[in-house]
Amino acid sequence: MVNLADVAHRAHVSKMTVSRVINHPEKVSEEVKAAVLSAIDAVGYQPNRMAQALVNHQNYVIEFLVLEDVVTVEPNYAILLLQIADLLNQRGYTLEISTHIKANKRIDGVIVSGWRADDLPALEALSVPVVLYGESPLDYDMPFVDVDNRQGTALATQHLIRAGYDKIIYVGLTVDLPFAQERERGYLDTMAANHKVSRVYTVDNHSRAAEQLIFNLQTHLPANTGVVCATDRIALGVVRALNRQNGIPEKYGVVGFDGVFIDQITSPQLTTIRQPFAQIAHALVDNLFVQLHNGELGMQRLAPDVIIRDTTRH
Amino acid sequence: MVNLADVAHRAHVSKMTVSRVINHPEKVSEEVKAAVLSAIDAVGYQPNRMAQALVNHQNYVIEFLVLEDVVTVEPNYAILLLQIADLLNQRGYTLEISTHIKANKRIDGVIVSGWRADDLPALEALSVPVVLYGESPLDYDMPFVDVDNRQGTALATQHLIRAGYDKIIYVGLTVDLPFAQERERGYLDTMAANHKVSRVYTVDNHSRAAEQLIFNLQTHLPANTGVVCATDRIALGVVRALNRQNGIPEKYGVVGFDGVFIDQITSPQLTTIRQPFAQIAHALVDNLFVQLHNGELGMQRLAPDVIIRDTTRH
DNA sequence: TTTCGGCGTGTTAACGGTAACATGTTTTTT
DNA sequence: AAAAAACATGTTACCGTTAACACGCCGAAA
Repeated sequence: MVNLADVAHRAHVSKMTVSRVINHPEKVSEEVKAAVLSAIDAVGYQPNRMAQALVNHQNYVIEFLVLEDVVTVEPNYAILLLQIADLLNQRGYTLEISTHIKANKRIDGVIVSGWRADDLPALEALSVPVVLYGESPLDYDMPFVDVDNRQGTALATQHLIRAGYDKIIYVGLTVDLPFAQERERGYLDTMAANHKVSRVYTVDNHSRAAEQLIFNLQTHLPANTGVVCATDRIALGVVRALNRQNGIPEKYGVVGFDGVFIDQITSPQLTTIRQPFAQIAHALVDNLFVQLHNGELGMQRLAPDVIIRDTTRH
Repeated sequence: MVNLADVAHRAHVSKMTVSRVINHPEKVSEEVKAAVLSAIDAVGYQPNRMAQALVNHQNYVIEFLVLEDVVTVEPNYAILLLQIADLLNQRGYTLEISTHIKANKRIDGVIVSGWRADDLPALEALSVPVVLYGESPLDYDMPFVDVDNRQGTALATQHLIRAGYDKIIYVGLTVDLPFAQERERGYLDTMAANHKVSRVYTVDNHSRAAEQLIFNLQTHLPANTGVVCATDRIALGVVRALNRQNGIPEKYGVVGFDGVFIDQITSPQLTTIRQPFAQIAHALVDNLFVQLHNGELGMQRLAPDVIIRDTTRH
């Protein structure tokens, strides 16, 4: 591998000048700069990150902490991971994936997903910048990035209203996490704003649980009912329960939430609120780098997309 | 962060002795070794990987190359990624995720998934060890790790035979990749060994395509037919098509292949051949490290598990 | 008793890069 | 025209670790 000295030799300057061309180009005269740049190009020089790390007291490693059980990990992590890794690589950083919080690691920052409330104290105590993926509770002011959950269910509810469904119910999650509360909120607010009566049920995040719920409920579900679901998993179960009578989308409308993978494999294809993963990945990485440069960037809620497919009338 | 000098000072020895205790313990006297170890423990010393990298001319970075389109990435990547990353971390390595082949990167090895035949020349030309995830074609002798695809469909076919299904068909993939050929082979060989007439259909790897195929085929599918599917996606479509008549598992049996995620969200729950991802991750990492130590380790085919659930009789 | 070999430990230099300072040259100021 | 300031480039030392070599000590061989 070529190093600074090789470039320096070829350009007839010292190592330091080459280093300056890269890091403080304004301090080098135009002619020398041009010569050095062409030498860099000619020999294909790439800085050695390890040497930089050593002298700069940095690690160029960002940790992605997955605190959820690996087995239950949602497929969307793969997409998020790939995007984040790519963005970090572009900035000369490397990704380290870990499944438990540990202080004193040689890392420069942490991106956390799948955390629960009781993980937050330990995360706050870390000596490096941290960004959460997912809305943090009000009593912690840790920076986070999330889809705008409230807006998401609001859009879902509005879509069902516009599509002419009469009664609209919400199937939410039994877990008491901020994002779940926000999603419920988006439904409730929209219903109130439209002077409609809201009705909330909750289930565990499994398609079978949702299927069972709807099965038990079916006598209470008149034709022309819309169902806003807190997740695609729930929506999948709801679709299965309602589709037995072939009532979708004419008799019943169903909208999911997340828009990764599950929505692709349902039949009929699921109308859903899609998380903008590319933007989320960008925001997570940007947020971390702003913190690394001593800035501050609090919470970021990103607008979701409505993907209208075949479980609702258009 | 504490460094060698801190430990050395505390143990009243030189930095070199501490380094030796870590890397060549047999060259240090027992008493000094004990003193150094307790000093290391007391100050919580962890070696600086960057400094080691610099002096050892290594990078301590392994690249995970995802050559498949990010959007179509299967959920199982998440699991595999997490496992691989954890294993690498344990060995002091970091994972770098990338989506395109590029020479001259500062990495020590590459794990590749989602490759196509025309990627292989470029991979072979890399100057660092490479392991493929997924069976490689015969004309390349690159090391690979994969589930034993042939054994997988053999087990699926045997299970259907034992469960008493009479006619057994195979729904395979239109793509002409080694793993797909192997899966077909496992079915064909088992049928031949049991003196049964085999019947192979192929579709694209989409549940809707499979659903359509079975729908078109239904007059040719007598009661008591078993279906071996090349993937869980296909199996999902087959189940949807056959379950309309509530014929599963009594009238029809269905077995999938992959056992990640999709099988969890089907109803009824899918009988499937599960890839042993934990072992695959281990094998991929081990294979790479054997190569890094100048060893050689060719192809590794790992035994799959049969997960019997509700789309077949037991 | 002197010499040699081995053992345990310390010293030096190097990996590739950068900050801080030193030096030499040009430009500005008075 | 001399002094000061600004600019461009080079020199030195250091980040944390390790290989290679140097050194001193002890026991075995002569």
